[in-house]
Parts: sequence; C-alpha cells; structure tokens
Amino acid sequence: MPRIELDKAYTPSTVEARLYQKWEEQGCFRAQIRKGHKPYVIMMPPPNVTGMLTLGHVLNNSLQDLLARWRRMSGDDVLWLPGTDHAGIATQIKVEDQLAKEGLTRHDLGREKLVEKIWEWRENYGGIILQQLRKIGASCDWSRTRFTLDADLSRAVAEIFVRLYDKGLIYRGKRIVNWDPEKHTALSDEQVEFRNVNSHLWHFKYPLSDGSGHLVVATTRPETMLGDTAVAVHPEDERYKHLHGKTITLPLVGRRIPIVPDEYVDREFGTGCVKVTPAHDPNDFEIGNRHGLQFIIVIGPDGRMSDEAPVPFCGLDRKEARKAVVAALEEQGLVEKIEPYSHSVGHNERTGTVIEPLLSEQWFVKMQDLAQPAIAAVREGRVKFHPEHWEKTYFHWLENVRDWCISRQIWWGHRIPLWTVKETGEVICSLDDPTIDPNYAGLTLVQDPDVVDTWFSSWLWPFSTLGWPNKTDDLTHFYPTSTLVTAPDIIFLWVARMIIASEEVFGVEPFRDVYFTGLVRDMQGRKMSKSLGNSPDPLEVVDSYGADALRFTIISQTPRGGDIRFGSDMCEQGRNFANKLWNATRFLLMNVPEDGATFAFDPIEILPNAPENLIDRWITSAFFSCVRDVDRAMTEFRFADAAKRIYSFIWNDFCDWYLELIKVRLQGSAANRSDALTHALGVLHGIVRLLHPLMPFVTEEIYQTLSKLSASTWPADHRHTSIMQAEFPRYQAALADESVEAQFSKLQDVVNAIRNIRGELRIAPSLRIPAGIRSDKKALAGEWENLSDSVLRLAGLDLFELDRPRPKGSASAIAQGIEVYVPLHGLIDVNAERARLGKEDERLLKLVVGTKAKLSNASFVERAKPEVVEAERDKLAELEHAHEKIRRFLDELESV
RNA sequence: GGGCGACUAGCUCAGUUGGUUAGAGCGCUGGUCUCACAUACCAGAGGUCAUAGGUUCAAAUCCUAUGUCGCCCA
Repeated sequence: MPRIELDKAYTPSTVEARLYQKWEEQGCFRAQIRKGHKPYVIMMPPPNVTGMLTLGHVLNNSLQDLLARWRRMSGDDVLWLPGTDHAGIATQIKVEDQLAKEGLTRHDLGREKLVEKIWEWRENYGGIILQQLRKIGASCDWSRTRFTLDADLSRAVAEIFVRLYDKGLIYRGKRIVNWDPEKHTALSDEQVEFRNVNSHLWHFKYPLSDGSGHLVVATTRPETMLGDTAVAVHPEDERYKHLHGKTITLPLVGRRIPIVPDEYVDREFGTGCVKVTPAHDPNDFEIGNRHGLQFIIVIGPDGRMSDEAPVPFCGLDRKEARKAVVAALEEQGLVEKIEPYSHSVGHNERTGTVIEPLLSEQWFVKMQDLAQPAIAAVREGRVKFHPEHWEKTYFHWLENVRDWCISRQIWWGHRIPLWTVKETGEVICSLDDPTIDPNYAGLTLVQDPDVVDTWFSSWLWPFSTLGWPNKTDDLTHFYPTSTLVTAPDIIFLWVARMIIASEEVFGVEPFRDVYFTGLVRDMQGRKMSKSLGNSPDPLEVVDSYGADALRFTIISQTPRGGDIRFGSDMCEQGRNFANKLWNATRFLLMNVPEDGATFAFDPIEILPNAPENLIDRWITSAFFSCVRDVDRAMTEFRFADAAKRIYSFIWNDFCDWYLELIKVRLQGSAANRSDALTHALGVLHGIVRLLHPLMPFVTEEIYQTLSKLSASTWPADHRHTSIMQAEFPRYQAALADESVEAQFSKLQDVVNAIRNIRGELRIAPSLRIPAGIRSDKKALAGEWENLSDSVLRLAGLDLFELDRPRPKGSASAIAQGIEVYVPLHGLIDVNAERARLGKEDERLLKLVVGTKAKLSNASFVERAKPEVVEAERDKLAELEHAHEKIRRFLDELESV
C-alpha cells in the first residue's frame, strides 16, 4: 500500500463533525446491558431547556464524558443519560416575553393555550444545548434523552407527590413565602438570592396610647408599618420593662397595638424597639405566632397596597407607598431620623425582582424526617463528595433544613394532583384524574391550579429517567447510578434532594460519588456574565482551537475544588498539544517502508512484551508508569493531574526523547528500522487509547489511520470500528522497570550537561563537536558503548569518548557523578566557561555548607529517622565530590 | 454575625501522610527554519512559599493569630 501522508498541521474542523456523526451512526454511545459487565452510570444534570452552552457546561460535560469514555473503554456497561429540565419559571417567562411583544399577556391566552404555546416553543427552540454538546464530543446515549415534562417523568412526579401526601409529609400551610410580585408566584428559599442594597434606616416615633410619650422604632421598610400589629422589646431590657402590656397607637392607621416582650429582639440594634409586621416578615411572623398577634396583609400579591391599608395608601405600588408613608409621618413630625444603611434584600435569582415576604397559603414538604437518611448516607460514606469539604455545607443545611415550599402559581409545569370536591370540601390526592371516577359522579371537582417547583421533578431525575415507578430493565440494571458531576451552587437545590428522594423511595443512595466542579471565571477572577460580556462562546472557541483543545485545556486547568480562571487564548496549549501528537504520528508514518507490502504489526501485541533495546524498554516503562498514574488520578477524581501527566509523557518523554532517539535506528538497517518503528507505533497506539477520554477526536483520527496501515494483519479481536471500543491501557507492573528508568536518566543528564555547555558557551547548534565522559571510580565503556550513537545524535557531537583522559582546557560538568567534558581548544570562550563554572561552584558550595550544618547538628543525627540521615550523608558525599571536581576544573582553567 | 476555601515564579496552577537542590504551562531573555511539528527545538533568568508567632532535629506542608480575596448561610 502507498505510504500514508498526513497534513503538516492538525485541523480539527475537518475531522470533528465527521467523526462525531460516525460515532452516532454506529451507535457507539448507546448503553448496553451485557452479561458479566459492570454498569457505570452518569446522569447528566439536565440543563434548562432554554439554556445555551456555557463554559460551565463545557467543563461539567467534558468531565462526564471523560469518565464515560474511560469506563467504557475499561469494559463497563456505560450509560450516560442526557436530558433537559423544563425550568418552569424561566421558560414561561421566555414565552410570556414573546407574547408581550405582541401586546398580549398570559391571561389573554388562558392556561391551556399558553401551555400549548410553550410546548411549541420547546419543539422549535428548546434543547439547543443538547445539539451544542455534540460539538464538544459528548458521548451520551441520545436514544435515552429525557425531558422533565415527558409523560413518564410526569407520572413519577405525581407518584411521589401522592406517596408523600399519603404519608402526611405534604401539607398546606399559611406561611410567609418568598413572593415574586412580578411573576405572581412563590419561590423556594433556595431560589432567592440575597444582594446587598444601599438604602436607608428610617426611625419612626410611635406614640404610647396613654399619651405618656413615644417609642422609636427603626425599619428598612416603612411601607410595612401599615400592617404593624405590635412593637416588640427584649424582655430583659430595663429601659422598656415598665411598658410591657401597654399599647401604642399606630400612626396613620390609628390601631392600638400591644408592646410585647420577645427574645428575638436585639437590644443593641437601633433603640431596641422593633415594629412587628407578622404578615410581611418571617421573623415577625414567628413573633406574631408566639404572642397571638393579628396578621394583616397590607401588600397584595401584585405588589400594591391592599384594601387593609388606609385609604390614601391602598392601591399604591410598594415603592410609591414607601414614599407616601414617610411623607405622611414626616408631616406629623413622627420621623426622628433617616440614616443611610446597607442591608441585604432578597431577589429572584433569575429575574432580579425584589422578593416580597408574603403570608400566603402554599403546599410544603415536611423535610426534617426525610432528611435523616440523607444525612446518614453521606456520614456513613455511602455517598462520597469530592472534594470532601462540601460535606460540611451539606450537613449544615440538612441539619437545619426547613420545609420546602413546592407550589408555584405558574402554568408551565407539573400540575399538583389534588382536587377539591366543591360540594363537600373533601380533598382528593390522586394519581389518576378523579373527575372521570364514577365515585365522584355528579360532584364538582376542582383541581388545584398550582404546579410544583421544577426541582420537585429534578430530585427524581436519577430514577425517573430510567422509567420509575415502572420496574424497567434499565432501572434494574442501571440503578443506583455511579457518579454525579455538578456544580456546588446546587448542592441544596438538587444534590441533597436527590439523595433524600432516593432514600425515601428505594432506601439506597442515588449515586456513589459526587464530584463538584469549580466555577469558571474570567482571567480577572470575575464570574462569567452576560452583562459583563466576559463570557466567551464555547462554540467559537471550538471553531478556532478545536473541541479537543478546549476540553484538554479546561480540564487541565481545573484545580481540586477551587474555581477556574479561563481565557480562550489558554486553549493554545491544547491546540498545540493535539498538533504535537499529530506530528509525532506523521513522523512515524513517513518512516513506514514504501515497498508496497502491508506493514505488519499488531499494536496490541507490542506493549505487553519486554523489548530488547534499552531505549524501547525505557519508553515502555515510562508508558506504564504513566498509565498507573493516570488511572490512579482518574479514580481519585484528580482530573487535572491525569491530563498533565499524559501531557508530559507524550511531549517530554515520547516526543522530545524517544522519537529523537529512534531517529538513529530509523536511518539504520532495514531490521533496525522495522524494529524501532513497530515498537514506536505500538506505543503510539497505547498513547491514543490512553488519551482518548480527554481528547476524543484527534485520538480517534490517529487510531483510524493506524488501522488503515495494517489492521488487516491484526487479530479480529484487536480490530475495532472505533477507538471507543478498544481497550483502555492497563498497567503492567512487570514492564515498569525502575532500573531501566534510572539508567536512562543518566543518559539524559549527560546529554543535558553537554547541551548546557553548548548553550551557555554559545556554540552554534549546527557545529558538531567532540565530547567525552569518564569517572575516577569505574570504567564506563561497558554501560555506555551502546548509547554512544544516542549521545552523538542528541548532543550534536562528532565524537563521543569513553574512559579517556580529560584534555586540559575543556569545558566541564558533573552529571550523576560522571565527568562530562567538551575539549574544544580555541573555540571555547574561557571567560564564559569560568563564569559558568563559578556559578556552579557557588551553587554547590551553598548546598555543601547547608548539608554539613544539618549533619553536624547532633539532635538531627540522633532523632531523625536513620534512613533520612543516611540519605543526607550520601547526598553530602555526592555534593562534595561534584564540588571538588568543579573546583579543580576552575583551577585548571586558570592555568590555560 | 456564623461557616468554608484560597494566598507558592510576571500570569494560571502542581507540590498526597512534615525529610532530595520547591516544579509545570504560558510569558520573558538568548540561540536555532537541525530532513514530524516555528502550534516547533535547544539553553537560560525568575520564588525570603501572604505576615507574625508556635510545635519539631526538620515546616510551603502541622497549630494559633493577623491581613487580603472569594464563596455559602443568617
């Protein structure tokens, strides 16, 4: 066959789309259920159906893909299940915004029509992100793609609702909730983001009803005073003890309200008197309950003052009402002072609307009992967090968990499966629509208008996606799952609740390991955000650097637990790396004999056998050391370490040393050439398999090329249509040979020493020079004869002497105790050499002095472990030897 | 206010249980288009490991305090 020629540079854009399509067509990603294979399952955290790919997703999904491909190549039945989340509020907002452009509101359409519209929107635009994930090479099983509003997943939501309701764990309660007056819905505590806001602290005078004076209360929310039903003071506060039981006449309203003692009050804050508005503040709500106060709602669900507010105020927007209240009090001389004040205010994390704490009727999940098994699961190590420290956050939340408000007053989502019988008031919680139940014939059933929180479907994701509550084959084989990869900001919102749900339903944990990624930030450490415009579009990065480059770069940058600083130009590293590997392949292929015969070698057979040649033995050993380190790093979720380890093996060991070294043999006899080439190709074959989970595209392309070269001669079970089916390299202890690596490092140090002399003394790279090595202690010829060719080539020599006397006036160095010299009379700049040796002399002297001091410290010798002392002594001997030599070389230089 | 994390070369980060001369990539300096790769090769410079104490024969590593930054919770 003709020689295969590769392009001079690797161009990702020409291969990525083609390879991905092929993978998909061939069903490479499809999960299989096979006898004798362990399942390995990752549930993709479902992105919002409205979402677009961000760098956060890239990081997250690259890691999942890394794990999936690694386990798949290691022989597991891998299921990586993708999908999207219906993202209730976000999606409804999206479509409502569209309607608004046509001058319509959701009420113009009505519930059914709006939901229809949203489905339409989803068909057209939803889930773009899943397409985008293909661009980065995600190997998930698209045939199992799920959506949280799919029929069977909706069934799962209803099922869990009914179960919890029947157990009394879902209840209706009148409580303060986080109300979004813009979207007219409640939010869970976790969906509220607190932001610092510069505002004011208003101090108002509240007159005592008996006319004996007034109290001063401080508030950040003047408009709520219209709903005050008490003033609280600390029970132990001497200043106010005499007022317990007395009343205030509330200004503007005229209501008589009690002064109540309550421990909640902070005596240090303001005057130590607190106005109490039980219907509009969670703490005041508690005080209200403790003292049996009235709950007066003065701010309605639309954010306007209700009918409960006095006439001049009712109907005003809450912002206007604030101004009006302050103005009215000022008029009556009841404003003592207004000071600037900064405090945190709850906002809708999605829309930024200021949240209104509002007393209203909502559905809640009782969390305390549900939380206990989830706490135990992590505490007992059945679920492991990586990094571990997130466990503390998890425990803290679960141990203080509050009930979960799950009802939402929107239309896009899972309808609450509760009906009220109008005639009797009976409440029916049912999986199936009771309106067609003959038992209720003739009665009017009204379904609860609310839907459940989106997270109330997400928490079932690990098993609802597998068909639960049905006992499907998938559920049996693939549940519980293996690893969850997610961001720590949804540890409460999602991770904890999934564990809770799984413990409740199955009594087992939904996954064994949770890996928390960091946040992707820009180079200044700022969060990526649309408004800052500091967030690069991942797809553009893929276009200019390639998906492999992006994946490799972002993974090798991900620290263990911290955030990632990312700039797209960092992807140069990944791009260069792919190109390096490509060119190494290109080089080897150029050396394949052009005699028309198939070049027969079986790459799988190359590695397991110990080669003859020292250089081959070394690269084999280095390869398996790398395999061992990579395997360990992946198992321990140290992905950046794995990436860097492979990088340094390929670049430094394989390319810089090994390929340079075999050039000698490739130019030698046919037998030498074939010997060197087959071994090199065998290692390359192992390299691409090792690297594939990180850089799927370039490795597949090289794998395919190698197959073309000689696959017809491989045994059938070594031929695969994709590298994804090939075996991930397995560590072979017998081939990792420390003594070979030690011997090789001597070769490296000798070459480095000569290169250093050349570089420092400005000897032109093209100039061939002589050099030699010798030792006072033993003859080197035996060990070094076979390596001469290597040294000649790597150091650019025309002569390499062994065991000869060192000519005076040579440039010199000591490498692992061996004297290295370059005898170049007249060509060496003596001053430069003197300076070079002087520097070395100084360096060694410092070390000798330091080591001597350590050893002359009696307590060190006495108390340190004997092997440490021994090592220190050996070191000193070596240093002294080198130092003496350098000194002698310096002296010698003087006499030239 | 409580908790968590970080602080190592100009920049981004390694540095597993304390014990070789603290490393890598990028950037920088000098030299090379050496027949795979200039997206490259060779050489070099650059760090009192945030600060102050302490434990120890020995601290980047363990403890305490301080400072700066970030995150979470209230």
